[in-house]
Amino acid sequence: MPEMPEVEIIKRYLDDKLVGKNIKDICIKLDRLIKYPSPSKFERRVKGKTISAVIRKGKYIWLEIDKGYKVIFHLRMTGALVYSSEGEVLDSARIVFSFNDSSVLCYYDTRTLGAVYCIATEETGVISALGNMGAEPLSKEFSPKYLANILAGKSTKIKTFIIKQEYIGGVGNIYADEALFLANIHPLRSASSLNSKEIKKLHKAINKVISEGIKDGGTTFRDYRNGAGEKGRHQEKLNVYARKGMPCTVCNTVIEKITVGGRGSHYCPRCQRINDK
DNA sequence: ACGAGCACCTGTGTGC
DNA sequence: TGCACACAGGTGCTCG
Repeated sequence: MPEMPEVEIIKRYLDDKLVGKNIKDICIKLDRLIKYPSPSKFERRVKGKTISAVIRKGKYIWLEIDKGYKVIFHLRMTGALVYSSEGEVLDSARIVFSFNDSSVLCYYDTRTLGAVYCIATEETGVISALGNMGAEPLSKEFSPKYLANILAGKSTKIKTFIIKQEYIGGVGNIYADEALFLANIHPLRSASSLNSKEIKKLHKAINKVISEGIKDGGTTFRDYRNGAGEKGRHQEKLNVYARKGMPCTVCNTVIEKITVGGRGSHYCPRCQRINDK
């Protein structure tokens, strides 16, 4: 579900609430969400530890705990991390972390596609996608030059390219469609076909949609909730995503939806012409 | 090396 | 109303 802006919002909230808390107990209601190590080992590693920081990288978010362990979450499509100072736990909670002061952190996940790990310092290879992640939008490393370098020679369609985490960390389907709209680039263009002007425009557009997404508290299309269980507001500002059949906010042309790399892709056929040069 | 297709899941909206 | 089907903020696998 969440892309980088949504995970960042959760991270900021949880960092404020969880640092210094001791994990008194853990209740795993769905074993298969624990990808590493086994659920019983996971429990042994986590129980009794104190949280020193909450970190995000791309769409991953984790708790730093004692002895160099990290409790890492990937929320996939419908995962949510909700903190409650009152100790509120809904029936739908999949994993519950209880703290020494009776507050709780619940992991919710309707579709149960998420992934949870407890990784020791030396076990970095367990999640290869974390190590192979490309530069993140808004980072210093993510420059127009970086983008130009990784686009060069790639025949992949630009839409597919943007959401590949090994190239750009954190961008998902919504923000990719929105960035391509702002940059006036058709999603089916090949990555290597972009000229330097378009690359600069796309770089700027990606940074813009991601930073505005964060500013608006994320995009709630259906399931996304922040660390307090509330919706985001950025869905009100989307130009193309989920707007099939509606008028373009710039030119009034009807927004179209096609499938690119297996993902629904929304664009304005006038603002994003395939032959634009 | 890359893309297509599918698998993993549940819930919701649509059309008949 | 009910049923079948398509589709959903993601990723990782197999296969050609």
